[in-house]
Amino acid sequence: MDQTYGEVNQLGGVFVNGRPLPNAIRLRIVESAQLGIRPCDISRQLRVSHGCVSKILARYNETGSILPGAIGGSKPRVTTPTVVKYIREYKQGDPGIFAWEIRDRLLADAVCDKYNVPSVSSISRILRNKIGNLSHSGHYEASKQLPSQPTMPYNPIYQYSYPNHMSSATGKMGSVTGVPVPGVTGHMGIHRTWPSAHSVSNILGLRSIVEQAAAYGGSEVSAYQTKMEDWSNVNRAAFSSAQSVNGIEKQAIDPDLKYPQPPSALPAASSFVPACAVGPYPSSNKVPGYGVYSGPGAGYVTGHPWQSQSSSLSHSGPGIGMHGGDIHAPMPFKHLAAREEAQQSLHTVRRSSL
DNA sequence: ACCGTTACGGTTGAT
DNA sequence: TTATCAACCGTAACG
Repeated sequence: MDQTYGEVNQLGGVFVNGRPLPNAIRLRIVESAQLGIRPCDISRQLRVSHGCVSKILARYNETGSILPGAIGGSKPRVTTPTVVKYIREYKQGDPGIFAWEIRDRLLADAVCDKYNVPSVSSISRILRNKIGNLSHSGHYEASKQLPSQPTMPYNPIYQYSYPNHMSSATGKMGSVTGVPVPGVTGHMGIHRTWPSAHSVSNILGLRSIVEQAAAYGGSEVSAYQTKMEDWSNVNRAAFSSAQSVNGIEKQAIDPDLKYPQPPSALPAASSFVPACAVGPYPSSNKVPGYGVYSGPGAGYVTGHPWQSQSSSLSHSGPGIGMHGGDIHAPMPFKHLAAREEAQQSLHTVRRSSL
């Protein structure tokens, strides 16, 4: 809980240990780089460590996304219900089958690929623990899983392919699944929407992207399921918009909840956000602590730049252009901030100008 | 002076 | 419900 306020780094910038920088800042980092500003200058201007600037730019160059990776959660298990189901079938069909043979069959039948096929020991364990005794319980319904292509590329960066549950909600990976390229593809999904070159303009023009995303709504999105982080909603919202998908449905909404203080703001936002912004979900459960950046408004920001920045990004409106300077100006608005955030998020999306 | 890399302490979220 | 674990985070420091 306390985290709310964050810490100050050597450059005087505010950050929350363990949490991603707000998208607004991430965006500015990328924008600045595109404008030809050197990383070291960006670092100073935005008061973000150069290591972080370096990382964000590197990621952007590589993936075209400014978004942080998916935090938390568990890696999808290789022994998904579908896999177990197949193993069970193989075993039933040939009680004397060896684990290594099962492994080969899983590969041969494309139930798994070389990246996610269970180890022989895992198969043995499954046989022993799950299949040995249960003649066949249906408790696993593989159903949800992808039938043929369970493969799930676990995309390190933006999404996890969840074995089943999330999927249910969306087709999510399903489609993606096929993807041979594990890491990238998945997340790239959306990003792909971005201009290949990753030009800033696009970035700036986020809205386009966003909109697209939105447009794609679920479809494309499926691929892009990022998990967003809370505050993310703010900016991310924009990006992710589409995303709500991810399962995120958790309610997207709530995210905003995060704003401890200005509950008021929420409504609007939330309502709005719903689908999109929210996508990310998140916090829902833990709302409590929430404060972190998320809402910049949240307090965390208090005094901090985030909002200002974000706002700038998000909506040029305020007059806050994006000037490094502003950024750090201490702006005390809490509520406002919060509220703004909310709005911003929205605006972010729409903001047309830079 | 710049920047890529990484140890560290931290948060998150699925299991 | 709580604990565990593995993912990611940004900073700070090293080279």
